Amino acid sequence: MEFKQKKSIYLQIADWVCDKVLAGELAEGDKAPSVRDVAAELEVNVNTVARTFEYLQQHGIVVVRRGLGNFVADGAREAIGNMRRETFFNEQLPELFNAAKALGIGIKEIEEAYRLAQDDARYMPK
Amino acid sequence: MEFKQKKSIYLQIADWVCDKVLAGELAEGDKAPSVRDVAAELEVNVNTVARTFEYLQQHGIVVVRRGLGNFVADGAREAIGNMRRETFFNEQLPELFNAAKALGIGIKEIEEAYRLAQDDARYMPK
Amino acid sequence: MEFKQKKSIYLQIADWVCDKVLAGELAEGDKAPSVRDVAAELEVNVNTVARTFEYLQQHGIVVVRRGLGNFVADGAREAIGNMRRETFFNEQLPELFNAAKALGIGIKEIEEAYRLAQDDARYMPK
Amino acid sequence: MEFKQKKSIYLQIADWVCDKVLAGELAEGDKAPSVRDVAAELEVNVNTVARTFEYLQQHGIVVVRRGLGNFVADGAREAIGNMRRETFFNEQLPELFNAAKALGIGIKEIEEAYRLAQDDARYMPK
DNA sequence: GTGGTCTAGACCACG
DNA sequence: GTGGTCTAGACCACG
Repeated sequence: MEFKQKKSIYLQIADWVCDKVLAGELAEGDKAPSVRDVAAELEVNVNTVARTFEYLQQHGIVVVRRGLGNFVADGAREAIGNMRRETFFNEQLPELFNAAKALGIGIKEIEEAYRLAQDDARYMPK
Repeated sequence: MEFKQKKSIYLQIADWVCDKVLAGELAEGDKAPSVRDVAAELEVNVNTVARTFEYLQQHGIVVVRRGLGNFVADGAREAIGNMRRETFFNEQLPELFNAAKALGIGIKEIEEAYRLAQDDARYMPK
Repeated sequence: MEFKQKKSIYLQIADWVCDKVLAGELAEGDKAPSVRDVAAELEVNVNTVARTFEYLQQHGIVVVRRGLGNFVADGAREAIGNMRRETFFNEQLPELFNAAKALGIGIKEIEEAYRLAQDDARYMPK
Repeated sequence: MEFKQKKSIYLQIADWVCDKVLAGELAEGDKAPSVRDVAAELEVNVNTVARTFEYLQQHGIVVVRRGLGNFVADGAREAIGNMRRETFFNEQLPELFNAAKALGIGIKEIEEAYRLAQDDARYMPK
C-alpha cells in the first residue's frame, strides 16, 4: 500500500479498513485483523495503527473487546456511509464550490470534467 | 485576519497576498508591503511572513529586490491562476469524483448541491 | 566543522550532507541523521538544520517520511552530481573565462596554474 | 544596466566603473561622475553608489577631493589590473579547481570548454 | 528601511 | 522520537 503525503497515514489506514467493510471482506461482528498484523502488512509503526483503531472506535465502526481484539461494530456499514456522506456534502463539496467560484469556474465546467472522468474510468478501468 | 488550524499560517498569508493580486489591489510590479508591515498587520511573527515571501518567490509570484523589498512579479496573476486552476482540476476535482463514485453519488446530486450553494450565496451574501 | 562567512550555514550543511552521499557514507535509501542529531554534532540551531533539509528535499536529495525522519532519495547521487556539474559548466566556468578574457589571460596560463595546483595537492595533501 | 543577484550591486557598479577606466572612457586624473549622477543613471539608491566609491577609494582606484568629488587615482589602471589578477589567481581559479576535482573533471575538459567558449565568442560576438 | 539568517525555546501532529 | 511550525529577539549586508 502506497500512502499519500497530504493525509495522515492513520487516516488512510482507516479508509482502507472501511473499504474492506463496505466491500464485504469484513462483515459486521467479524474480528478485525490485529493492530500488529496490520502494522506488519502495511509496514507502518504499531502506534500508527493503534491510532487508526482508536479513531474507528470513536466513530462507531469498531468495538474493542479487551483481550480479544477489535471487532467490526453492528451498523458499521451504515456508520461509514453516513460519515463519508457527511464529509462529502459538508466539507468536500463546499470547499470545491468555493474554490470554483474564486476561479470563475461554473457548474458547466465541473460537469464536463465529470464526463471526462467517467470516460477515462470506462475505457481505462482500475 | 483569522487563521484556520488546518493550514500553515504562512500558507494562509500566501493565499491572502495572492487574493490581493487577483483582486487588483496589488498590481504586477507593485511593491508588496514589507515583511514587517504584514507581520504587524496580521499580528504574526516576522519570520512567519518571511517564510511566506520565500514561498511566493519560489513560485514566481514575487521577486525580491535587495534592500528594497518584495515586488509583485510580472506574470504573477497568471502564475497564481495557473497554480490554483491546476490544483482544482488535477487534485480537488478528481478526489471529489472518486469520493462521489464510492458513495454512489452522481452528477445530478452534485448539480443540486451546487444550486443550493448558489442560493445560499445569493440570499446570505458574505 | 568550521563555517565560512560567505555562504549561509544552512547551505554549507547541505554541502556537507551531499558530500557524505557522494562519498558513500550515506547510501540512497539510508536514513539521514535526525535534524536534532546534526544540530548537536555541528553545534548549530535545530531550525538551521531544518532549513537545510527543507532545501535538500526541494532539490530531490532527501525525502521526508513523516515521524520517521529524512531519507536519502533514490537518485540522490545523480541529482547532486547533475546539480554541481551544471553549476560548474554553466556558471563557474563561463564566469572564469570571462574574467580571464578581460585580463588577457589565456588557456596556457590556466593550464599552468592547474599544474601548479596539482603539485601543491600532491606534496601537501589535505 | 542589469544587475545579477549573486553579487552585491555596489560591487557590480564598482566593476562597471573599473571597466570604464580600463576602456579609457575615464582617464587617470579625470573627475568621476558624481554619486548622484551614477545613482540616477543606474536607477539605484544613492547610498549604494556611495558605498561603491568608498570601496574604490579603499582600493586606490579613486581619490576623494572634498567638495570637488571623486577622481580617478594615479595608477588606477594598474591597481585595477592587480586587484583583478589577484582575485583571479588566488580566489576564482583555486575555487574552480577544487570544484573540478570534486567532480572528477580534469584539465582536458576545462580546455575543451574553453575552446567551445572561444568559438561561441568568435561566431556570436557580443 | 529592507529582507536574510540565526538562535533559543516551545508546542504540535504523527509514528 | 521525528520533522513542522511558530514566537521573540537579534545581528547582518545591502540600499
